[in-house]
Amino acid sequence: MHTPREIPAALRRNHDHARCIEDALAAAQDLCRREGARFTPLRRRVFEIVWASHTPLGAYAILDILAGEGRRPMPPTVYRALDFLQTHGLVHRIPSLNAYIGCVDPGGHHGGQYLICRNCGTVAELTDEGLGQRLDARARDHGFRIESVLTEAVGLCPACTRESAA
Amino acid sequence: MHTPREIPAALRRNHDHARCIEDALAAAQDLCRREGARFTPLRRRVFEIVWASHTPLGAYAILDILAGEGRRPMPPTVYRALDFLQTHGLVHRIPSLNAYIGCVDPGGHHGGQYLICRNCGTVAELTDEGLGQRLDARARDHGFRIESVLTEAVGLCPACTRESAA
DNA sequence: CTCAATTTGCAACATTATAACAGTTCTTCT
DNA sequence: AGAAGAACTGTTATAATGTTGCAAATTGAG
Repeated sequence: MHTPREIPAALRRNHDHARCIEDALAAAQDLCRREGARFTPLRRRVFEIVWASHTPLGAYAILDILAGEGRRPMPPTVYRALDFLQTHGLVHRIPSLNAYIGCVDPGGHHGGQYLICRNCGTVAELTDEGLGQRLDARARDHGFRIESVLTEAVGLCPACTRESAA
Repeated sequence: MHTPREIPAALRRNHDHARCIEDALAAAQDLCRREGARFTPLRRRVFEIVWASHTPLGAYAILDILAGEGRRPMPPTVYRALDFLQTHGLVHRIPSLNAYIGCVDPGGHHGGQYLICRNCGTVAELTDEGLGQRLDARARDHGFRIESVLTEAVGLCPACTRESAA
C-alpha cells in the first residue's frame, strides 16, 4: 500500500503546487496536440499523479492511487501510460529508484541531471547543456556515439543540508 | 537460464582477456588486504565472473553460472557478494540494466561515466574528473551537496557504429 | 456507418531483490 | 589450544518490479 510521503518543507514554502500541476498539464496537452498524440484521461491522470509528487513515484504507488479512485487498473495499464509519457518526454524514469518523475522541460533537451536527496527524497532536475556537450566530446574521443544520457547525483538538498548541520 | 553472450569483435581483437582478468583479480586482492576486507572464495569467484564478461551481468545470470559449478547458491548469497564488491568499489551496478560490471579503477574516483552500446551491450567506463567537478559546481549553485554521481550514456560503440554504417 | 488502428482490461507469469533466521567459519584473546 | 564473538554463508520464504499475450472497447478516417 502506498503511504503518501509528507511534502518536504522546501516545497511547502515558495511553491504553489496546484498551479504548478495545472501549468504542466496544459503544457503536456499542448505538446500532445502538436505531436498528434492522444492525451487520454488515463494518461492525463497518471501524468497528474506523477506531477503531484515532487518525489519520484513507483509504478505500483501510482497503481495504488488509481485503485483508490474509480478504476482498478492492472500493472500493464500503468506501465503503458508511463511508457507513453516517457516517449513524449513528459516524465522521466529514475532507474536507481525504479520510479518516475515529471519532466520540467517537455519540449527539448536530452540528458538532464537529477539531484536526488537521500534524506527527503526530493529530486531536482538540472539541464546543463555544457555537461552533455563535454561528455559527448569525451565519448567521441573513444569513437562512441552517444544517443541519450542520464545522470543521477545522490546527496543532500539545501533544506536537508541545513537540517543536518544543526 | 543464462545464455552467454558472444564476445563482441571489438573485445576479441586487441585484448588479452585472460590477462585482463588476472590483473583485476590481483588488484582486488591487494585492495582488500589494504582495507582489511576478506576476499573470500565466493566473492573472488563472483568478481571473476563479472570481470569475465565485458558486458554487464545480472545477478541471476551470475547465479546460473555458479549453479553450473559445485555451489548451488540462492539469490541472497550472490546479492551479498555483489554488495561487498560494490562497497569496496570493485564492481558497479548499472541501474538501467539491473546489472553489474567490473570497475576499471577500484582505488579512487567517484562518479564514473558509462558508455553503454545498445547494439552489442558492451560498456566502457570513462572517468572525466572535470565533468564531476562541473556538475558539483552547478549543484552547489542550487545549494545541493552531491555525494555520489552515476552517468549512463546509451549509444553505439565504435565497432557497432562502423557496422551500422555499412 | 463501417473498418482499421489505437487504447484499455485482464489473467497469468517472469524477473529482480529482500527479510529473517540458522549454521558455519574465521579471528582474537586469554 | 580453547572459548567467545564477529563475519560470512546457507536456506526458506516472500516482496517488489516489470512483461507477455490476447480479448474487449474506444477512437478516428474514409
